[in-house]
Amino acid sequence: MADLLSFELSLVELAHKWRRVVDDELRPFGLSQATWRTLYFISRTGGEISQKDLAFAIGIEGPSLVHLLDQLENVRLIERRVSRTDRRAKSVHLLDKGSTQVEIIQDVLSQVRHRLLDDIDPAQLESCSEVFAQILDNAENGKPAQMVTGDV
Amino acid sequence: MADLLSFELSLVELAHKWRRVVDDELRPFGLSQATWRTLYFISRTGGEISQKDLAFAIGIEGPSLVHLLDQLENVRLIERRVSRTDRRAKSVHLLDKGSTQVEIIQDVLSQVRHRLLDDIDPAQLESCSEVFAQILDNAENGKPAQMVTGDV
DNA sequence: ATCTAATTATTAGGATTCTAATGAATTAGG
DNA sequence: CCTAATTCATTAGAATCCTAATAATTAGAT
Repeated sequence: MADLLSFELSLVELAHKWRRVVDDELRPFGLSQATWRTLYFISRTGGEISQKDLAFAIGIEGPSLVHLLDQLENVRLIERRVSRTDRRAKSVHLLDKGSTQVEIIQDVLSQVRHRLLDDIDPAQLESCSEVFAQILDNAENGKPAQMVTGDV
Repeated sequence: MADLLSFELSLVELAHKWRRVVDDELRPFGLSQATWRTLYFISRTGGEISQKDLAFAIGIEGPSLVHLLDQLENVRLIERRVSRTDRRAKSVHLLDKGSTQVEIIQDVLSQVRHRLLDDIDPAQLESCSEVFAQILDNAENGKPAQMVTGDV
């Protein structure tokens, strides 16, 4: 009955819940999950980033980003510019209206963070962040699953 | 430059990465993200659960579950049965082929867990789980965003 | 008993993301 | 140079998940 969820299930559940809380607060501003996340990451880059790098930062694939940028560009929140050094690449830039939205997003993210973390022991939080970094390192640099021996 | 991600971004990034690692290992078995997750949660319930409760356990909405169960039922991994006590409700049951798949899923989940957590200090992990529970509690039972005063 | 509320599963339609394939531009090797 | 391989963005199509609306059933209140 009192069956504890394993570590990764708690992790996924909490991440899901957190995103949901932020979504609910940003929806009244006309921002969907995908758009606020995209705008936020554009703002963190300081104005000169390729779509490829932006997609990686957000944690989505390149093609997934294309449609999101289309939407944001259509309502003049951002702008794509062809890179001066590489005509294949385009850089993504916030426009004025986009910067205003980013302020709202930062505000809500900060409010939610305080609401959810205020009564948590800072030392424990710090420890969590360490653990996250270690696990992520294991996931990215660990031995890749298991190799079947005997194959070329 | 050395710009630390805030807590929630690390959390979301790690959860995303973890799911991705498991997905990659289960894809060769013909299991997609949605189906392995659904099968796994069905197996955890011990055989008598309504779709409503199952959706809640998985962390998705009721309608999202309908199509997943359709797929799993079509290939005879699970079965829906009308509840004997409530003809509105249906209970979800694993079939033999489904149980075999669940063993594979449990195996992979366990392998990945060991690979990602083996070198993490158990005390720190324990502390993480505590923090997760506290934050989740704040998210669910905390004051709901902020109320604008003056409205009825 | 019957009428209204609430609950369960479903359908419909849209949003978000993925993989695979394509087109344009760049880089590398002979 | 010139061809081959690579890289960046895009298109196409499918998978996953959402909200809103609907149909059937149950529960509660006269």
